[in-house]
Amino acid sequence: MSGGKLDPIDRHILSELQADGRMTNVELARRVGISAPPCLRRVRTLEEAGYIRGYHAEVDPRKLGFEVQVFAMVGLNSQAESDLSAFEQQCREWPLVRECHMLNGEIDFILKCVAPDLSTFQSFLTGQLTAAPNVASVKTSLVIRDAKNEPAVPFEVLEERLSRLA
Amino acid sequence: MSGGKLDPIDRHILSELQADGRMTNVELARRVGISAPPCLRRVRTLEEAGYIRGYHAEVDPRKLGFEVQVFAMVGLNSQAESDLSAFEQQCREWPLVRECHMLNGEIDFILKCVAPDLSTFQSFLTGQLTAAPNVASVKTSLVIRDAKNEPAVPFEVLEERLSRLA
DNA sequence: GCTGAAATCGCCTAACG
DNA sequence: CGTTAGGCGATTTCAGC
Repeated sequence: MSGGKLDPIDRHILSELQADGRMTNVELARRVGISAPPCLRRVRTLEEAGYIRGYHAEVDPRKLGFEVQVFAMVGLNSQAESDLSAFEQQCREWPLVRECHMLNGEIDFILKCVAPDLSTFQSFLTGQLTAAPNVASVKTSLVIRDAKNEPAVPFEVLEERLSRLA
Repeated sequence: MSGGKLDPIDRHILSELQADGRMTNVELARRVGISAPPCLRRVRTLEEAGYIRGYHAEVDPRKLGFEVQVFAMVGLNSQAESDLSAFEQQCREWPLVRECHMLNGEIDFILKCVAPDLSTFQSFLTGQLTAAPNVASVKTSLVIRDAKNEPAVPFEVLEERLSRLA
């Protein structure tokens, strides 16, 4: 692996695969302007270097009966590293918790949760989350609707920034 | 399209493709226990029915220079539908805003943002977000670390729930 | 070193039972 | 849903820049 630097073709590949992860290699090669074999080699290199963490189908949670989405702001009693880690580990084991981010400021963690319905979430909230060791406070907010939901990396920003340095 | 109900094989397909969106159809067919052609037909049906919204490579933002991740809690002055829509539209146009969710309670929106560095985010915050029409208050929290980041649907919960109803 | 061309292998994807 | 079968893509090999 070279010094970890990407050329414009590599960034183009990442951008295309982020938008359509099932694109065939020949189509990808055509779009980025090289032939298939070197394109495939670049993709493998990007995967091995960790630029690409994986490929996933985007599944609609509502269609599968997960009607409820909730953000939970969690404060802990102790912020000792071992206590933070313990809480994080607990979150990884809770299937209703899909994201757990440690924050600065007064809130210690923000959790994105899903559930089939409100009562399922409520019973998780009172029986598991609030009752967990070291949890001092939990504030929850129901998601009314998603105006934007694109976790993807904004390559437009990256390219603009690079062109400014050139 | 039939009544929109999924059988266990369909759910298995969704679960596998969510975990590995680039799996070949023959491998997928092998895993769910049917032959390739009907498997492909099911996948196409699931795509057309909206169960699968798309396929995406998961790209590491940090490796691409997006070192900063921030949650912003936004309150608006007016909650009239036209004003909510206008703000949502603005968020869709801001590339640094990757998610925008409308919430109940005192906070109106939560935004997940990324940026190459703090100063880029600060200038977005003061120059764009806080300055946008109808924005009354913005509270931000930096993400220190991600303990869990799996937007995926928890099929384990779904299966357990279905088996309980059976 | 890299890319591209050719060839092989395996998969995709119709058509049919 | 499975089987068959033809065409296309994936992937290795090898030559050229």
